[in-house]
Amino acid sequence: MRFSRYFIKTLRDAPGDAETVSHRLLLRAGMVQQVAAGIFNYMPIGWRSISKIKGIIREEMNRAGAMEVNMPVVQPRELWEQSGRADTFIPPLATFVDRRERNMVLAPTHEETVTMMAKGGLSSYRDLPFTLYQIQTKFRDEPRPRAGLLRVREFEMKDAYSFDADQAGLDRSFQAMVEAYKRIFSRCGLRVVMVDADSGAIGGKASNEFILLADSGEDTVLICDRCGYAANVEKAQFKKPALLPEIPLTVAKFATPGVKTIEQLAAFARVPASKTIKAVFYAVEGQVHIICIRGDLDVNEIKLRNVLGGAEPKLATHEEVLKAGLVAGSASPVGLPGFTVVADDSLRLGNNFISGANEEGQHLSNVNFPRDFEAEVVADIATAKAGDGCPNCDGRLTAYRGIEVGHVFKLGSVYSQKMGALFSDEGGAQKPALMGCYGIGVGRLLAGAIEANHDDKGMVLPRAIAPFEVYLAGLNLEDANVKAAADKLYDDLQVAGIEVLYDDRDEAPGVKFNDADLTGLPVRVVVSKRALQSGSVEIKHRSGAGRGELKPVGEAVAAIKAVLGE
RNA sequence: CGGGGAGUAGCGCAGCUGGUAGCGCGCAGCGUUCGGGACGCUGAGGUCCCGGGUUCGAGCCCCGGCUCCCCGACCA
Repeated sequence: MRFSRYFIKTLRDAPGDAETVSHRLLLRAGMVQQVAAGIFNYMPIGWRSISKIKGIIREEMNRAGAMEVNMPVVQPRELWEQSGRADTFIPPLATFVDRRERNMVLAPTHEETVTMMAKGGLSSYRDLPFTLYQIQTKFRDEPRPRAGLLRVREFEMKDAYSFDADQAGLDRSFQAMVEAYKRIFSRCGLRVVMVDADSGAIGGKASNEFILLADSGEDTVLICDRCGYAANVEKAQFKKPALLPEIPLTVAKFATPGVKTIEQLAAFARVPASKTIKAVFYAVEGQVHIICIRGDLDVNEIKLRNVLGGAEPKLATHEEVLKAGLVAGSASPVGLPGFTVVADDSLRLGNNFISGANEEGQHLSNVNFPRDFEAEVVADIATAKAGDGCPNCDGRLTAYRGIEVGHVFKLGSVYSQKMGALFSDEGGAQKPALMGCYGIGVGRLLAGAIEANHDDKGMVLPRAIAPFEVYLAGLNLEDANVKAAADKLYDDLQVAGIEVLYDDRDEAPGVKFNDADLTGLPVRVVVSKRALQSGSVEIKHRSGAGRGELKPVGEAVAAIKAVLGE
């Protein structure tokens, strides 16, 4: 492709409202254009990258035996009433009324239609297993789209759905998708880790996220570099250090003037934070609950939600705390009936704790659980952090930031049951198919790749997802010799099957170098009067510093292939 | 939904105490340049987010609304 004929306009300055690196670079390189919050146009150079990613996904899905289908973006709301998600989906479904006054929805995902599709082709266990997938537009009216393509409302997603006769089959289908995902991300040249994840409101047993490690990511994952344990912080477990056992002593009240926080309390009492009990107040369905955890740990709201059976806990407001009669800074469940108490299991790993006395400026020493108070639930509700012990080995956990680019989980029979995707088993009994679902956000993957691969000049794209492989810059094209050499190299590269963007514009060299850096194509080739004097062209990998290597014109194609990594 | 910020040329921005809108980049033409966004001359380009109000006069003041961004909430 000749730059002069390509529909592309690069920007020296990014629009002021783009702050995230990938957003700025996508705009500056002319890859996307914002239409509305979280809704984008994709221009030719951006769409090429998207298409490459989709191509890789498609190949690996097919390799894994999945079959491509297509399902509608616009769907009748009735279908969502059947699945029970019409009013529960978060964010709420985007809806409209068609001219026949039918309530329609814009699909945020496709479990309903794929289950319907499966139902049509499923009657016997002999029909199973099968996996269907599509690469399709979704619309989710996110409360807060942001950061360019990282969090959008309209987006392309690859979604796959497996159908099996039994749990062992589901496990196999799931594993096949996991392997496909690993290949996809690896082929895209990205460092993606699979982590244990919270399955969210949908429930289900196994759920894994694929996280692209990047400092700008909005997710935190914890990884043990010894055994490979990896989990989203929402889900991560860890070894809670046990304290030396002590003989339980008698509870005693003591004055702690002005002490409000665990840090102040530990300093005042001259004990480590782990010898204290932290009480946190959450409003759950309007009721204030007291959540107790050892002072050195923090509450994980996702774990808390799960032990509460899915009810959403919200940190109690100041007013709610006052109304409940709790003394913030000196609270504890000791001697305080009438509250639902949830305790972290860390309270069992020690004795003679210090806790609040429920009086301003007073605390209790030698509090022992469960001797001195009761809890409705005792469970792991603590947040893991860097440096904590790995739950599976003697290693330590390291924290990384990352971007969720894929999510797989085992749905089981939730949808097949409700929507009647049933089959007859060997004994003639009707059973719901067991489903798994597997998603990859295509645009987010591109944005994530840029977040993870850029420098201060622009993108540094992995070859597999770069829009072109070579940026060929002709520097003095008004010179007939240079033009002839550049044109010939352009032709030769195309004949060799290399995707090349040929910068044949009448622009100053600096402009071309900057656009080469900005667009992040893997290899930059410069044809210039200067290099041609020695019969050479310059070849440089985008990730390399300074000038590239001079290679004889006759060896250019081979040398370019070598730098490309062929 | 709560908090904060912003809408003026394609992009980045300035515009005082209200007097009829400007700079840089980009764009078009001509010329000089030609290995890191080079230079000169000429030129085109505006619903100052929208609606209402105050005023002789509003980009600027007042009222109402819309859109976008950031933080949080939220996030299958």
